[in-house]
Amino acid sequence: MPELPEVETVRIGLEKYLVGDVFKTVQVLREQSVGYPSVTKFTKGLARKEVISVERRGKYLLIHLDSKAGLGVHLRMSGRLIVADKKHKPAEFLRINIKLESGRDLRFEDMRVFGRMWYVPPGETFEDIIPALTLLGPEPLGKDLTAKYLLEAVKGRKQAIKTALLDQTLIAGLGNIYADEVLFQTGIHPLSSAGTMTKPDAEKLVVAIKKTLKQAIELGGSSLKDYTDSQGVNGKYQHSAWVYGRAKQPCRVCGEPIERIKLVGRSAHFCSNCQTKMRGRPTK
DNA sequence: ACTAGGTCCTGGTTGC
DNA sequence: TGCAACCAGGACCTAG
Repeated sequence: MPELPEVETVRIGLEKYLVGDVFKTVQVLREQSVGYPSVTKFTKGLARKEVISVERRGKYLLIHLDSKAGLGVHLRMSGRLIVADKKHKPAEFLRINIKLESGRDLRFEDMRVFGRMWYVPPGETFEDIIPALTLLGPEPLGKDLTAKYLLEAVKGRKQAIKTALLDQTLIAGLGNIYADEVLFQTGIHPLSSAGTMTKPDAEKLVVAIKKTLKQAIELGGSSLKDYTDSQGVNGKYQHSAWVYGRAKQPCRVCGEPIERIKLVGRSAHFCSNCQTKMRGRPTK
């Protein structure tokens, strides 16, 4: 799914193309795509609301509406949020469609139906409706993510560093692609026990995280399969990935083949020649 | 208190 | 070619 850079790219697009428009009518084609409340209340609540601003927290989009209402969105694995006008290709896997007063549509397309939209009624906060927001770790591009914080946060953790980086309560917004990319850039093996991190490791990781996410945002994110921005355009980061999706291909630094393993149910890509740091006590 | 694993879904790709 | 197994950007829930 969209990770932080992809969600941020969508946010930028919505800021540009959606703010100021008004939700006219809402059509729910898949009930499961509505996270809160009932389909009827969702539909009625959103109708005639104007879009005021679009915020991002981790991988969540927080769309602020008039009357202090809101629309929360998580794209999960295959979700897309597209402001579509007549020249756009037909919707694929359309789950929720919101007709806009401008005549365009705000489409929530989501093949795998893992994504969710939550209506936040006036008087309630996004945190009230989406409790997971309150548990999120610091924004990686903000000043709260420091080496000191990271070192403290992984202290005593025996899990693999890759697993820790995917934990949204540790850092909000990293996913499978960028966790692999960041570990490669710091020379850290993904199976290294998180708690063995040293201060220099933490400093390098923080630098790599911020640098990689910024670069990915500039490239419009990564499109592996489903992801597009709010205009339906693919991202470009995947072409410059160091390790993600490059199993068996030569490492861009040393030429050795990139390895791919399973780690807590996810794929992990790395170069065992370049990524040797912090291996002290790799888990499993 | 942590952590690994199953689960939610669908469709594209791979391999026999 | 046909079909089954495997794979996919995430995160919640449960059980150990």
